[in-house]
Amino acid sequence: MTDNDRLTEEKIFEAATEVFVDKGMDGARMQDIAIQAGINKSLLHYYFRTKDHLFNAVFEMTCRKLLRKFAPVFDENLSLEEKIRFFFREHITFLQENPKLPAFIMNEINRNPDRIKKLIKNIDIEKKWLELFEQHRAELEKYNITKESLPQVIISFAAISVFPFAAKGILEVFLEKTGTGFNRFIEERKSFAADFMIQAITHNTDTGK
Amino acid sequence: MTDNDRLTEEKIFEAATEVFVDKGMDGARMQDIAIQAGINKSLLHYYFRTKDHLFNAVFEMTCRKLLRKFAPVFDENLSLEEKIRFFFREHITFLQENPKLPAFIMNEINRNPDRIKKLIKNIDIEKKWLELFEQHRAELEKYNITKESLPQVIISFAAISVFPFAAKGILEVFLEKTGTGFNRFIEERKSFAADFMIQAITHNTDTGK
DNA sequence: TGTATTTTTGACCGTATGGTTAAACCATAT
DNA sequence: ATATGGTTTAACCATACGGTCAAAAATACA
Repeated sequence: MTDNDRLTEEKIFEAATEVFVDKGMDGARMQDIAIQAGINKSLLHYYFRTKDHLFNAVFEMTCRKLLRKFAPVFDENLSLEEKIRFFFREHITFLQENPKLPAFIMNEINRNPDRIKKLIKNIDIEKKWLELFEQHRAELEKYNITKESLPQVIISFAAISVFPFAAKGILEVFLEKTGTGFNRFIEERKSFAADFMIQAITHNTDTGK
Repeated sequence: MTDNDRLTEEKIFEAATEVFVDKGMDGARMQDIAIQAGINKSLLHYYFRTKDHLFNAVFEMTCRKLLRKFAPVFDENLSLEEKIRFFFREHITFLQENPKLPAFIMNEINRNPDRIKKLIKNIDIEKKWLELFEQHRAELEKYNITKESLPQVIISFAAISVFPFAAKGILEVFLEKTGTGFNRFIEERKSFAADFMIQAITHNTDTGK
């Protein structure tokens, strides 16, 4: 009973995730989610009262899933360079398996910024960044990266990794024309991005601020 | 007549752009566009037959507006480094004035990839990139950037510039916590991005492929 | 001024959609 | 076997939405 119960709830949740990620909150239809889950539309309302409730549940879970992938960068005991290679390899591989997540999350956040604020509120990012800074203080100082410029650097890392997926629809067209397919581009990006960004910071000593 | 005619059509177009960029195709309501334009809903259908027609017109114009901003990179007669500084300064300034464009365009393209294909089909990107490559062959070869890795490099440039706006909703929350506001972050990014990326490529000589 | 043409409006239509409700179904406990 | 409780369904509701249409208003033309 509770067993079957959990099963249907999961079935609904998975179907909803698929449809929402694909169509977005506004484009998704409760009917489509029901069909996708192989159940009656009323059941959606039985388990998750409204479309909003269902969406919020899906959105929250999806955000957590993506944010969690950033954790090792802060936790693992690796050198800066190792962390960078680790980050791009793991993060891009994750996005390969979930290519639509970035566009979905970004879009919904821009559509309704308040939603994310509640989610992130609990994460003390300032503390995490400071920890990261202390962990690699020696290396970072050598590369002239200050506490002030750290956000610029970190966001650049995210950009290099996430952007190709967020802009997938455009890049596919461009890349097709150059002979490289999107998949091969991404595969090559794992190491390219790491090399590129390591170069960007390791020779960054002559940039006064 | 034709004068007033053009006026209402423009009024509609501007209102539609605002609403579509803000809410997306699915989230936008014809009624809202009419109100925004200060006219009757039927007039929308008189000038642009359907919501699809209106959206396509808006979307196409918006894409052109953004793509046009990339042109100087290919045309202007500047050194590579000058081009890079020029690109980030101009491009980020443009996005400052139109911060919602990246998210809008990316989202709609991912939602309906065929739309962009018709738009880009005419642009011979392969040729443009080759031209760019030839223009700066000496510098690029010195930096070990090949025809094959050029897409990786160019897309990285786009990422560094566009991503902060696409992810604005998230970054605002993070940046608020670190004391820097989004606006200041962007202002600083114009020069940071240029410095950062120039470093990334100019010392890129030891990366075998 | 009167007539034809174009622009603008308000009322209306059919349908899609999120949501409700009452009844059917089904497992379990007595 | 049957009463009880949660689960699932079909039928239904109200509303929102894109779109149409005929008439009014404005404009051009004679």
